[in-house]
Formats: sequence, C-alpha cells, structure tokens
Amino acid sequence: MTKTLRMTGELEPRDGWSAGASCTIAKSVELLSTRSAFLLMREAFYGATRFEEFVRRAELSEPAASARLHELVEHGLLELEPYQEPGQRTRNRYRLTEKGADLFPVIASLMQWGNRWLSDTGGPAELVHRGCGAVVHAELRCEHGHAVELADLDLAATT
Amino acid sequence: MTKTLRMTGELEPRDGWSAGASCTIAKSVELLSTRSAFLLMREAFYGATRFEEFVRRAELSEPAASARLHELVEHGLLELEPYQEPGQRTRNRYRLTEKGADLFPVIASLMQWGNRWLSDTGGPAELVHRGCGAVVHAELRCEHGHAVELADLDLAATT
DNA sequence: ACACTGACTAAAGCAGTGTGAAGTCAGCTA
DNA sequence: TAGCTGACTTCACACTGCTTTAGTCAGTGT
Repeated sequence: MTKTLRMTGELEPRDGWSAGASCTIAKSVELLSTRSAFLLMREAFYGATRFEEFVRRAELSEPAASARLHELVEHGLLELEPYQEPGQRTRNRYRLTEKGADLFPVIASLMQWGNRWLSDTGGPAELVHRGCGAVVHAELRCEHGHAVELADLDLAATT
Repeated sequence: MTKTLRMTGELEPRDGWSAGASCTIAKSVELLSTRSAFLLMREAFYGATRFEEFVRRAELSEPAASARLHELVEHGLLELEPYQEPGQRTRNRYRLTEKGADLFPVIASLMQWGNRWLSDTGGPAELVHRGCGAVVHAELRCEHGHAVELADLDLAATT
C-alpha cells in the first residue's frame, strides 16, 4: 500500500520520512554539496580523465582536486584506471562509472536551468541530439509517456 | 554557426568556455552548493512555506535556515509574501517563484539518482503522475521527442 | 498587564573546504 | 645520469557553513 501526498499542497503527515537518514535527496546532497565535486563531475562528463585536466578545467587547486577526486572514487562515481599512451609512462585515468554516469540528468538539468535563468544569452553551450541535431532538455515524464508538470505530481511513500 | 563537441569524447578546443565566469553550471552551483540551500529547496517543493516548517523539516538550525532563506530570496528562487491565518497575526511565507519552481527537475533527478544508487529499497518515496498514477522519472529528450542517452549527446557552443 | 508563540538575530566556536607554496616520486627522454 | 613532466602530497593558513546558546520583538489570547 502506498500513501500519496500532493506536492506543494498542504503539509500532510510527511514530517517523518522527508527528514532523517532515509531521505535519498539528503544523502545525494552530502556527496555533491561541495562546489568542487560538482565541477569535477561536470568535467568528467565533458570528457576529462587526467588529473591535470581536471585541475585546469575545473579551475581548482591541486589539493582540492586531489581530495575530491579521491572522495568521488571512494563513493563509486569515478574509477581509477591505469593506461599508457605510446611513448609515455603508465598513468591513472579517472573514468565515470555507471553510477557516476547516471548522474548526468542532474548536471544536465542544472545546466538547462542556468542557461535559462542565469544568462542573458541562453548560456555558452547547449546539448543537442547527435542523431537529429535537435536541442535536448531534461524533463519529467511518467511511465505512460506523459510529460508531467510540477502541479501534477504526487509523492508516493514506498512503505 | 555552432560548433559541436562530442560528449565524453576527446577534449577538443573547449578549454575556453567551460571554465570561467560564463559557465552556467558553475553559476548554478554557486547558489546550490550548500547542503542547506538544497534541503530548503526540497522542502519548498514538498510544500513548506513557514520559517518554522523549513527549520523543522530540513533539520537545520535557525541561523542556518535564516541565512540561507535570505539568500534564496535574494537570488529570486523564493519570495516573501505576507499572509494571515484567521485569529493569527500576519506572518511571512516563503513561496517558490517561477525561477525557483523551474529547479524542480534538478531536485527530481537527484532524488531519482539517490533512490537508485543510495538506497537498498529504492528510497522512501517516489514521484507519481496524478493523472494516471504511473511513476515519474527525469529524462533527457530532444525537441523531436527522442529519448537521448549520454553517448548520443553533442555539446553545441552558442556563439 | 502578562505570558506565549513564531520568527527571527547575535555571538562564539568548531569543522570542513578552499588557497598558495613547496616538496616528492616515477618513469620517460636527452 | 640528469632533467623534465605529470601526478600527486604536505603544510600553513583563510574563509565559510553550521551548531549551540541566548537573546529580541511583534502581535494574540487570557
């Protein structure tokens, strides 16, 4: 049995579960609430793999990048992989894991929001679908394929 | 003319614009990179409007909530609105602005990610479409209606 | 007139996140 | 063998975010 609660409506008896250790939003935020973690994930999506790339492109200091990259590896968003370019010594490379890659909708929707609200010009870049060239945006859709607005959402507790 | 760049591919000449002041992801992160800001926005979506509600349900201290709510108002994600319940004095209420409400996909996709990766049980709650009762999830879709995977994305600079 | 409640603010202090400067270390390349 | 580069680490320090504790203040209800 599931109990539902209307979003943005009056505050029904949901006090219990939104708070506390079980809220997965809260847990997610713990991992990503630092500026540097977010910026590093952004660069990972943009294709950065080497330490030096992360440092330069996320514009972080080396100690900050190092600490945060370790944390992201530890939490399984990135993984360390040795590799060797011809004529170079072996190095480590940071690659997105499936768990890390699955965060992309978060980054993409944040980018979309930033482009819309924090830029006069619509932002410096946008995502396009390689297949057809059309602009890509993040949206909420139910399993029956309906696009869903905030006002049409219920929150169902999975008891 | 737009230049495109393959996501997660090799690092083409994108060094310039991802970094620096123009990146809207970076700007967005400045607003939301604190734990408390995220938690307060979550509660705003869940329907909190009063100061005391935000404090209790986001489990923040009053000073932290106060400081962050001011910041969110200042940045236009929430707005202060006086109201009066019968038999009560007038109070202020924090409401989502359009700008704030438009952040919902970010919160929703974070929740979805957390439910998938940080919980054994699939999380304590999920979003459902009021119309049909089906589970709602965040996804990337192009303007032609195609669901888009990370591997099928290009990043187009808006020059 | 007084207590009460909701909505804050002020001050003190700790922990975490960030910086710059400098040092380490491995393994090419000259 | 010596130098160079990429990938770090260590240190000292500043700043921020958050917490606890202790108020303030406005209006209601008694």
